[in-house]
Amino acid sequence: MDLNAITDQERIRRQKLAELRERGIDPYPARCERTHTAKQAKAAFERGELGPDDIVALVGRIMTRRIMGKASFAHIEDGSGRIQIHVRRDLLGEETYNWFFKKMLDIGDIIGVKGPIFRTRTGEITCEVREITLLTKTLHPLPDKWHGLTDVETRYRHRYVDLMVNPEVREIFVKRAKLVRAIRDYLDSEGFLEVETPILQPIYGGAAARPFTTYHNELEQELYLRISFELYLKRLIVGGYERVYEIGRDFRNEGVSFKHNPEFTQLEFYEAYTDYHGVMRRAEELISYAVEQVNGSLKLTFQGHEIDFTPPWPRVPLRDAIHEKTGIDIMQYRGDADGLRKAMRDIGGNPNPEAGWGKLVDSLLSSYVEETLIQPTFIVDYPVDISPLAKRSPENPDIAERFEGFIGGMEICNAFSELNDPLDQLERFLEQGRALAAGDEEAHPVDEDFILALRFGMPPTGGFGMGIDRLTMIVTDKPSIREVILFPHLRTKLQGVT
RNA sequence: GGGGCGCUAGCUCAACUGGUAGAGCAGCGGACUCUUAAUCCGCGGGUUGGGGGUUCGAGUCCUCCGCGCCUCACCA
Repeated sequence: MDLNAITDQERIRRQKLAELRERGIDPYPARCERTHTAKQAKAAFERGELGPDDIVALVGRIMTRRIMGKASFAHIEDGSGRIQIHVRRDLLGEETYNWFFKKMLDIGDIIGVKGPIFRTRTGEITCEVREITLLTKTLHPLPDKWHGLTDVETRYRHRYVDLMVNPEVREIFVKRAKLVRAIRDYLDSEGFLEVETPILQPIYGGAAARPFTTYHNELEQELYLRISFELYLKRLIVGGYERVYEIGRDFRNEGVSFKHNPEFTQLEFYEAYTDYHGVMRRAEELISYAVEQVNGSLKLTFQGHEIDFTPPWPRVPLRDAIHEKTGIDIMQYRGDADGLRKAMRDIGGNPNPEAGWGKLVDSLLSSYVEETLIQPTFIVDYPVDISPLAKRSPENPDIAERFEGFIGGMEICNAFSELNDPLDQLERFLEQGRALAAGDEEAHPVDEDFILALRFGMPPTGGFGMGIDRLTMIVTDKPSIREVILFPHLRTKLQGVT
């Protein structure tokens, strides 16, 4: 539990460190030799390119050992994988074998070996060690070679140990990188420009969330860590770029859960001269492309559910989705929050007494509908009052042209026909400002410069935001967002109690 | 923030209604030239998350605190 404690095992390793230095061996040499990775050496041998006279130089961490009197086996592991080494006394000499290899080296040490590659009687490709060099002495013992490290708290707090001994964890972040790469490939090939916008913002916006606050000393100014990129990316559309995107970190000062981390990775793209229908088509194309690139197939298993990403995905009006799950027709209570609250209580719900119609509708969605949306599904047409940056439906001014994409029972993305009417946008900001003043801490503050940008004219635009972490959860079949974030947020352990 | 569960050796886990804290791996010493969870013999290793309490006696019961997990609330 306490990895900082000096145990008897570490004390022994520190003694070895001193003994190595006494004998003139640098336990942390500056240079090393390598001709092949473990994987390359095995592949070259398989192809017949390495004969008994070809010497390879390998490096890696000692992961297992089977020590015997005059010849031993071990596995070393580098970034490409493991390879077995065979260490013989008659090839290395008495001192190197008995003292250096058997006494001074430990599991976890990083070494270099040189020698030819051969195949053992049991068929394993193995390096016959002629030279062995210490590259890094390890002082802390590794976790159990068989059970590995399973304690989630230790795995997250000391992720390097988790990665070291759990190759399947390393694989998660390889997949994550492939996913992000595929998203970039798609957007780049469609003519989107990747941009970077401020993380430190004087006014936060683009989402309903409480921000982290910080302070610039020289400017004597309070700043916020962004909760979304939206208002900056739309300024770029005003400026004349037709297709822009950003992949980066958002910060939201809210609770943590299996699908919430205080900082998380978001993709947002904005595309001029399209609407939310166009964005829906692009969203299913983008996501299915990225999933197929990572997964090799449009079908995968997430938490026991077979999920099929093949487009097109169903478009279900929010009104219908809620009606199907609850029997409540939200449009029947339009503008009648109290009536809707009563209907919610009638089906056993516990509606927020402060919430307006839109927020109640949203809570119906998250309480009754969201977890049932396993297959990729677009829920479309949301209440305007919880969509302050989305364009109104021409057919119904209470409804915004907005959709959210759900996969595996989680909201994955959120998009709309962007509101480009500056006066309507100002009115919605003011509405939000009143909510903020009334105590809704997640409402939008007014961004006057953004209104000015809209007054210069933003073309009809579709915008899209997606949680990369959640999509990674789906693709790697992980039940918690912490499994797909290398260093998830945990409370800091304090030294000394009370 | 509320509720529930958990925290024992470096790692993975035991320890019945309170009665001497154990095992496997890892480590240390020894044997062993095709092993791969190597095997065999022997040995050491603990402030049972922390403080306080009840008791002849606490890993176990009570209490406060810390951290984690689940859940509810919250959450575009």
